[in-house]
Amino acid sequence: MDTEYPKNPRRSSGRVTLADVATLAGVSPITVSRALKRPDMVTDKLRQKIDKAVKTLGYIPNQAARSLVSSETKIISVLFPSLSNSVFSSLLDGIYNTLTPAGYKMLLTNTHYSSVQEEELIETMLEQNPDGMILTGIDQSDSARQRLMNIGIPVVQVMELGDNPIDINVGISQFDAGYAMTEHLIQKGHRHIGFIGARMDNRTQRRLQGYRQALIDHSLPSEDYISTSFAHTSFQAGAELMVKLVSEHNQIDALFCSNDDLAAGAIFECQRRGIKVPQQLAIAGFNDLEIASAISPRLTSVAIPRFEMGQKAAQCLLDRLQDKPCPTHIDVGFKIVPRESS
Amino acid sequence: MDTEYPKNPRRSSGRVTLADVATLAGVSPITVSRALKRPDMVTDKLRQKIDKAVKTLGYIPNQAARSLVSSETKIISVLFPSLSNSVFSSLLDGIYNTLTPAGYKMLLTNTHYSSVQEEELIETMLEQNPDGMILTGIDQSDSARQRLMNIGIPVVQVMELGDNPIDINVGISQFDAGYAMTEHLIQKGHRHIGFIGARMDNRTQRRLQGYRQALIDHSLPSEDYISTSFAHTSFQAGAELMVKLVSEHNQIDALFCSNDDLAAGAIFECQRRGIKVPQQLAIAGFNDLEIASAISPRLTSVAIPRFEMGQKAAQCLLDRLQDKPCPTHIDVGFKIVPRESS
DNA sequence: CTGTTAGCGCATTCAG
DNA sequence: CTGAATGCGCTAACAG
Repeated sequence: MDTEYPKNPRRSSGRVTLADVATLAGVSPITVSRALKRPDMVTDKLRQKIDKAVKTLGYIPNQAARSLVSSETKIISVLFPSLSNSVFSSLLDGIYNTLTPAGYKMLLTNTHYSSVQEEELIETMLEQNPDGMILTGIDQSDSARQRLMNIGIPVVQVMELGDNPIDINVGISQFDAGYAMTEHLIQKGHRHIGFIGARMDNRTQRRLQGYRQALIDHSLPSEDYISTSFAHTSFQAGAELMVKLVSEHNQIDALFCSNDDLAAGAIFECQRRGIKVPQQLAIAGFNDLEIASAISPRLTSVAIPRFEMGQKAAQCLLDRLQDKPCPTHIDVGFKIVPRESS
Repeated sequence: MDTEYPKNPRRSSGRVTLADVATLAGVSPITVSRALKRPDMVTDKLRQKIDKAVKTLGYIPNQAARSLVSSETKIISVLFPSLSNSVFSSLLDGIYNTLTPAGYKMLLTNTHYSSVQEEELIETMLEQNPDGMILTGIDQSDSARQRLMNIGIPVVQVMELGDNPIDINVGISQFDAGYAMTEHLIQKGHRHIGFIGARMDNRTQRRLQGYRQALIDHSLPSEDYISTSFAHTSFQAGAELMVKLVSEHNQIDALFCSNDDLAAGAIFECQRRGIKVPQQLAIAGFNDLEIASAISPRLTSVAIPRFEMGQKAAQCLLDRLQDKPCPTHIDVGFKIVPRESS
């Protein structure tokens, strides 16, 4: 009785395969494949037998094998600088809700605002053979840009518009938005307008540049009232930066905060210190998060259609994947929302 | 001149493969494979040639092919009920930051608080052959539970502890936490304690049950001062529910909100209406988000180690994948954080 | 409508 | 230390 049956030549994963289903249903594997993918290509009778076999065995298709054949993965990889910033939550929601009905899955990664980490993550992601990629901002490293352009999958850069997109670009001009909010404060009659910012990533920097330019264009002092920190954004940071700036320059009558968290933190601190907003100090934020319309006093902010931006980014990717026409440059716009705080 | 060379028999993806690298480097594919995975198994000289060829060609390993062979994907799928709720952002951060250094990627999905959607998503995710799975809460459908137990991959249920876990369970008792906060308010001398809740998902329901039980145990009215809504949680909802409840029962002297967003919304509205917190109305939240310690007055809340919970969930998964010992039941605990609002 | 053949890209045998 | 053969699970192409 020699071992004619191989010892264990099969490195099988132990999972139920198409072949197992085929055996049980008494058909060939390809028929099972067809019954699952294009049911109308198979007789009712066979299809029922197959469906039954699938259920009995608890068969689950193996996407890796499919991808290997089709070189399609139905995976989109999404690279965000932070997973806990609510600005990105809405974006993510828009992306997810668009991708999922189309049968795509989302591989999400966190670059921690580092273009070095981003570059590494792009490499790792490419090993997954994603059908497309969504990146945040326009400041990827040169080699990452190059890499992506060579690969040939659709890529969306989202949040901010630039002159030299990798492929598709969906966002707004952060500079213009910073400029517009500053002008709003000027029009409200303020002449000593401060700026506080945390994290100071590239987008925040460009908001700051917009602020500076607006002040210059209106012949107002543009460098005196700026207080920034590389610490991460928080209510706490908003409170601290506000206190610092106002105590150093008590003539400041308005404060442009680089986002709503800082602004809300500043307002909370003003309440504690009895500083009247906006009578003694006008305060404006950025992003128009839900808190802006809820806080008391309600916060003037820059509204950006974050959810829609996510949807559009994802939709462009999908269009491109189906060879549908799709613009490569979408300005989703922003809006100054004046409220009680300014 | 007959077409001896096949028309296009090769369905190649066009991507650079291991074989291409091998040809250029003048070695066999397996040597390239080894040079990449276990560099020490290959001569320096060959390795250098190979590395060079990899760079020249821009070779990217194909994870689908690897997975097919190894039946390992290095993918963990994570199912959350919401992507925009900041409670889950911290969880996600903890999970991501633990998985990534270990070489795992994260496939993230949104169940929208629906166990039907969750069940479908679990099926879809299983097609990806994830090495492990992280689910939110303990209320999966029976068939989903069954499915997961049969598959045999490690599964973590996170956020809340239950009696009958699928596999690993990391969280707290929502009931106990609701009970504890209610007792805190009682100890502060309040006798007419209201409860407002939105979304009313299972975890919120169990907090409410804790609230009820605490009132019963202290012989206080437990059904009169409850106002809930199935709308999603928001500052706005907090304001509305508070107004409704207080106007219907003006004897209410304390309000337990099912989360911090509702509580903050209630506080903002109190500020608008000149209701003094906590003198006229004490307010407590749940989750201890950053806003709790920032808002004025600072908000009493229930602190849960969300980030650590994510880390632990992910770590258990990793341990299990490496056959390391790992507890299957981890109570991460909660803490009442008394602040100015109560 | 169904089956046969072959190959996607890689890594695990087992030899040399 | 390196290579040849083989198969992971599935589906496109081409019969029948």
